[in-house]
Amino acid sequence: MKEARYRLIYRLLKERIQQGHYRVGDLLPSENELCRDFTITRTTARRALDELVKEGFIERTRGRRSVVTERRKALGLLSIQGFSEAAGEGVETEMLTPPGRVEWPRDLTFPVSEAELARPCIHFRRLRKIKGRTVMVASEWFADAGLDRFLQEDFVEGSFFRTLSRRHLIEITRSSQELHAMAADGEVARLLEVAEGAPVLRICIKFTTSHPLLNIYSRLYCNTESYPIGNQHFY
Amino acid sequence: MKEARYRLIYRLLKERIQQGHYRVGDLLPSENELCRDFTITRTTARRALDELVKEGFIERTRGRRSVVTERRKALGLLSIQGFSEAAGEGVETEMLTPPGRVEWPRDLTFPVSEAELARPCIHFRRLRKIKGRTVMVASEWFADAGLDRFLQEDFVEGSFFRTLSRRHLIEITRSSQELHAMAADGEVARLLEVAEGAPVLRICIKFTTSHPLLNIYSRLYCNTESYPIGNQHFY
DNA sequence: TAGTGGTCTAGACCACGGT
DNA sequence: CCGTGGTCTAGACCACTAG
Repeated sequence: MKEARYRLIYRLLKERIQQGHYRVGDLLPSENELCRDFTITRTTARRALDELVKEGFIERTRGRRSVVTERRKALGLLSIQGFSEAAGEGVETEMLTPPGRVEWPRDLTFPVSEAELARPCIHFRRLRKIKGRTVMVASEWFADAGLDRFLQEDFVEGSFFRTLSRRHLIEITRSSQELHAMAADGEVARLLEVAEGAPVLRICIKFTTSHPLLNIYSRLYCNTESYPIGNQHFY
Repeated sequence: MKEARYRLIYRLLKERIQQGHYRVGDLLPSENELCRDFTITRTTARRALDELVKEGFIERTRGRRSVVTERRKALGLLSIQGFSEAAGEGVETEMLTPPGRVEWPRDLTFPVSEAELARPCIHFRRLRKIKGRTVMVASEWFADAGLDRFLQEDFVEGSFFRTLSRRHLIEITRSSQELHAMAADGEVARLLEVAEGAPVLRICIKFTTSHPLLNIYSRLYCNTESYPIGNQHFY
């Protein structure tokens, strides 16, 4: 089946945003400009833009052109309250174990496919801190799907997901989460600087992406004492 | 500003679904029938139906009419893994404190508006059990916005949200959550049948609804030992 | 006031589902 | 095969934003 016209325009604009031709706050071409440039009608142009709205890439208001927005908001992911908000101010991320190859772990909460297991496993681990206090230990595992230069270069703006989006045009398409309140064991207690047995929140996530071989398995341990985990949904 | 035509058709169809004229699995009128019935063009009919899709009321496939679906899937709420799935099998809800008026509690995690505080507060508390094991204590508070017969009648199919939807045409429009891993204190430990100090998950939620005066403040305490809390997102 | 996005009409062709 | 939903064209009027 042929790709729909609006789908093509949508993809094109999306890629330009992902690659940074349009940055957050920039204005997209107007509907009428898109009509001229691509020889389509406004209905089709609007359909493409509506798709971008639905996916959280842009926002639109009457009388003004479409504005590129920070996509995170649209993801509805759990995040540390006051983490991305207080960005820069006393917030830091420390790479504890840099990206490298490891054996696939036994239990990632979610089943790992044969195709993934057939490839090497890449792993890294980071600490998230607020005002010097460690509030999260984040571990990631995923199949080495041949991402170019992934192990050599730094993350785009320090963000793993932004790196996937900007550099590899890979987007998150789905996620499953599982939450456990549990007693901190030795290593987690040490890293989070809490007593052994203190209650911590474990979040296991499987991110499915637009790349068929790339699923990201995350395991987060959070000290929710001072900074709870939160999120918002819009229906 | 006048209500858009498609908005009106959308509301009408939505209400018919909410009121049970169309039930889960039923087929909606075709686009062409809607065009005739409401003297609109297909574009407008489609817009209304697309809105229903976006909100999770219906699903559409080429060649077939729109089908009414179970809306829960679209909500992306946290839920006990295997709770709604295993519905009926060893799953029960026990009303611990039936709906009644109480003083507004001091701290509901989210701020309560003056307009809400000016009205009486309704509260109820339930236990959720799986195979006889209590896995959640759920408390709800909300302003008495004059919901007709609310305090007199049972919940529709045992569900609070379904009662709001079917009987009062009130839908959830937004939710904010906050998660804490914490040590179970006296009463929570007793109700969840765990040792004092055992790690439990506390989830505080504010549900905003389509009724301007009705926000629902929930506080859930979960024993995640055997049944983790989980959810899924689609982007 | 000019340009923009939001809504709507009246057509058309196509791909898919069930009969 | 017919009816369905998915896509698209070529117009139109309106409400809003910004210069």
